[in-house]
Amino acid sequence: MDSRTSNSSYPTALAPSAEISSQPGTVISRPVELPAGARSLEVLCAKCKLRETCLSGGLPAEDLARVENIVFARRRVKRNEHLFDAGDEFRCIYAVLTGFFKTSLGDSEGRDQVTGFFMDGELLGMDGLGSGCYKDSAIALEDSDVCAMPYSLIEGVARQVPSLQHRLHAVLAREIVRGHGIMMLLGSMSAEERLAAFLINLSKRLLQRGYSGSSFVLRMTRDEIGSYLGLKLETVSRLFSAFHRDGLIEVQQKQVSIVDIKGLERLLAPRN
Amino acid sequence: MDSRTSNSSYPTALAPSAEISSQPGTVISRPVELPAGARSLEVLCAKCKLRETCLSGGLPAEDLARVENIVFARRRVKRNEHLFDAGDEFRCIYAVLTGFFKTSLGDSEGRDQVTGFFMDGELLGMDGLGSGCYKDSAIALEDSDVCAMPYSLIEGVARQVPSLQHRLHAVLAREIVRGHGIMMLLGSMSAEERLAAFLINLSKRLLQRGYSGSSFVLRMTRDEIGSYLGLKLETVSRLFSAFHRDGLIEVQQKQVSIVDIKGLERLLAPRN
DNA sequence: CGAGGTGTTGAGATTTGTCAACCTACGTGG
DNA sequence: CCACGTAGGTTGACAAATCTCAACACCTCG
Repeated sequence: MDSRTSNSSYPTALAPSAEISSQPGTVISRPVELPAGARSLEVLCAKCKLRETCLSGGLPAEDLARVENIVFARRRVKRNEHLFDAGDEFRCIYAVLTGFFKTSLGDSEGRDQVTGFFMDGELLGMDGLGSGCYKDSAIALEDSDVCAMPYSLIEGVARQVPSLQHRLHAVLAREIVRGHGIMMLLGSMSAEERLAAFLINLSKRLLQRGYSGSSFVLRMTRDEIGSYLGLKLETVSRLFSAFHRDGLIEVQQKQVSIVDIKGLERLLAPRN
Repeated sequence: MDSRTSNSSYPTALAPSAEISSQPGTVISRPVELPAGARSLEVLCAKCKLRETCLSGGLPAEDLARVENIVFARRRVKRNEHLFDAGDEFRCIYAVLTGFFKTSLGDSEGRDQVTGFFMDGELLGMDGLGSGCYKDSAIALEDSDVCAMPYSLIEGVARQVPSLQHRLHAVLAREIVRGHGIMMLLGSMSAEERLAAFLINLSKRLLQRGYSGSSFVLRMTRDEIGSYLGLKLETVSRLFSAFHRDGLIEVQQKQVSIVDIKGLERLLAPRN
């Protein structure tokens, strides 16, 4: 069973998406084909609780109907399945409906870097824009559902709906800024500061989504956290233990409770 | 005198821009005001040698004229001047015509991180899109000229010229991908590998622009390189010396010659 | 119930940072 | 045009942070 459901701090807020057909046969693990004109009638951005972070966020009601035409289909992605891989042809931007993803980047020398973790409402695949193929891989860390938004449709609607055009630019810029934040994290912060920042960020994003920000289950391994933070898994593990010892958090494997968020925040401000 | 001109490897290829008025009085160091309709008649993307990396890159000839309307004005930025600062109202995306910039990001705790170096043809300010203000600061590392492209105009033209819309998305995505590359650099590479990657990258970009890729003058200090690479300036300095000792490069202060590019590339591939 | 993936912890090695001294180059102003 | 001041660069000795290797514990899933 999905470990999320064993954590009482997660509400079942996303029930609507439970109607998605989940028979194995309908699971499409490579980019969907796009029979022009077809689309899932179940998708209604106007009723989606995740709209604020998603592409439709902040759009005036009168434009929403147009934008809903973009959402071609939902797609179920099982744990460890790849939503897309680096090098796959770029067709869609995806919005996470439920679940949790990592994106990672490999280089020719065998290095592997986790470039982000994505939860409900967040967008995946924007790096594929313009070049024809995705530059990193998106992998589900738990069974997940996504909305697939074909770029060909986004382009067309964006030309006709300025609010969407503007919004698209905003989410692209947000991704650029996110990158800059990680550069600061990796370039200017100690291991301790990085992990504190990571936990605080995770906590905030969970809270925004109506989950508990103080008690949650990590969806990723120590190794994945380490890759993301530029640390070895042992260092991450030791820091979890140290934070626990110092009364900042409770940890037991993937279950984390933040006991003293102020204390974590103080770790980020050693200067002054 | 500008140190670039003392380096014979730099051609004077960008002569046309030398006509820009450079009396102190015309130097505008804050974002230009935008008297609607006005624009510099000297700007002709069609004739610009930097078009390939710039916003107008790859556009069909018939669309270029429309796009040229976007370029509102050139602006001269003196060494150490700020093209924009984090928090300034976002109005324009800038293309570097001549010169060299760094972008850097400060946080509330006084950390400071260089997020990029930008040379001719490269674009600055895209992180300001959507949020109304720039998120980082752009500082000229030598006297520079930029093209200012007001976002309000870009938006309008992009709606009417699909090729520009597509191109805009592509350059935004390119910036996202650049960020991912730096994450890999900072998260997965040793100090030695980072500096080697930095030099190789610089060399490639200079070569693309018709400069020498093997002999060049660094525009930034060791401290700025260090910030960008997540290293201390002493470490950067030691590595330069070590590369010199190993016969990979010649260094004397800011003057660098790459002697053995293959050797540098080998440093990036220690695995195998 | 066993296997394999994941997490923890220790000891010691290595890399990188810190502090300090000194050197070099460049721009400014006399 | 030179002298000086200052920012930037180099190098050494040492300290500290992080990694490596290794052993073992835990947990989940089949």
